[in-house]
Amino acid sequence: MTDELGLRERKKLATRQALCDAALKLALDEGVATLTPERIAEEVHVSPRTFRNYFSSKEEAIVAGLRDRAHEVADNLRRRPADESIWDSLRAVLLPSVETGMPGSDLMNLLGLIRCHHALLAEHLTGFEDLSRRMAEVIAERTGTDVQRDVYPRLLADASGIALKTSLGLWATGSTGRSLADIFGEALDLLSRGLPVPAPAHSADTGPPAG
Amino acid sequence: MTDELGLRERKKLATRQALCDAALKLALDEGVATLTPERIAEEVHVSPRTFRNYFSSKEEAIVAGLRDRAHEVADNLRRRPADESIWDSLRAVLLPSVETGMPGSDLMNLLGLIRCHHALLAEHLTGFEDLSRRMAEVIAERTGTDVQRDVYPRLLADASGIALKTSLGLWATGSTGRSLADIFGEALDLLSRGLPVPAPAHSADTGPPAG
DNA sequence: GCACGAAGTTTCCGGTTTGGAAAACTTGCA
DNA sequence: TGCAAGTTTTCCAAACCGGAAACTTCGTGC
Repeated sequence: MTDELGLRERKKLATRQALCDAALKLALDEGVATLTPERIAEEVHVSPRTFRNYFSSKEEAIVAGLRDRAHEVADNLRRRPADESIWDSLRAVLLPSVETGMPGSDLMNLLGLIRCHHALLAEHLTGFEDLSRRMAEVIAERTGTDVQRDVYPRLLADASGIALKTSLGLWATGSTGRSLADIFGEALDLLSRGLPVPAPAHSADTGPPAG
Repeated sequence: MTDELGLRERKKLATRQALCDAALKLALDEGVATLTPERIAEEVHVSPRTFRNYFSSKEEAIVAGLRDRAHEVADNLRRRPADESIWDSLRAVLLPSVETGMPGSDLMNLLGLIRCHHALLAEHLTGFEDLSRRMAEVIAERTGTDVQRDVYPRLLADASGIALKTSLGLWATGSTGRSLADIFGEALDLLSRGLPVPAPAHSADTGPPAG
């Protein structure tokens, strides 16, 4: 697939990738506040103006790696077998989208940064919005519903988006000790069962039954 | 309650309110692109620097009205009767939060603006994030779960947030002809039933049953 | 291979935005 | 009234932004 691209396209893609890799690396290493577009450009040996040709802010560059996967996720969903349950398809497609492409520790640190920086959070959330929009179209195709008129495809797309977002948020706090896959599995399961109120003894150690 | 605030606090609140009212009004009347912080400040008869003491961008000011309700919504949820089903509480609390405080036509126009402007969308989405965070705490209290360890309260908070967001999005396109309350009711209903795949004939006029 | 058009990068630069610092002003209280 | 605390304003320097033109690199037809 990439072999069909000319040298020019490949270089452009490589520059973009190098910029967002550098942005992420520098943000993790040196913090977001002190990071400047100039610093990122310098790291990649391009001019600051070139950075601004690709990204309109450092925040956009930092989360671009996560964000760009919205395309692939929707495409992958479209390629799932038509007779598979939609929940199984979502499960199969969403989790790999974040588990690949970045070391888990980097992902956790990035989520920590996102939580603390308004501009990063805003950029991150528009990424989820983008993801939802694309998924809604595929879900509508798969289920014979209409994105323009029916609640269902938008709602399921958003629901699976929050399953991922919520799981990432809980996992990144590190207070559960559970794997991302485990948490995400539970989230999808809860959603597909209508979010039943958990039994009081659900959490094992939050307190013994009162005398 | 507000009587307990001193004149100083009341004036500050009034200035903030005047700024975000003006920002919204000007954005709706004259568009977002040409709107400047200077213009907003001028409308309220304060200096541009004062505007920037309250809001860090025009976008923040424009959606501040919607955003500020996150506090009240969480408070209102906390005040619902303890024996009410959580879904009923959510239904009772979320819808009024958007239906009051702004003419419906203004709300629809604002949502139209938000859809078209990346920065506005980003700001709007952080508002929902804020709402979810507050609601998760109350939900955890109500259901005896733990925000730090359990998936449930975060997921239900996010789920009711997207019920609202999705409903607003679908309603604002105007392509359904349905009321916001109607759409929102269906969204909550779908979520509480586990998002069952709708029957093929769900939409009345998307096509006759194939022969 | 070479030359030319297309596309990407860089330099230059002026307009805009941003937020710190301190002065000026307002409020709350004795 | 006089003072302390808080808010608004003026001033301003640094950072950011993106248009325009020069320059470099790539793709293609000869």
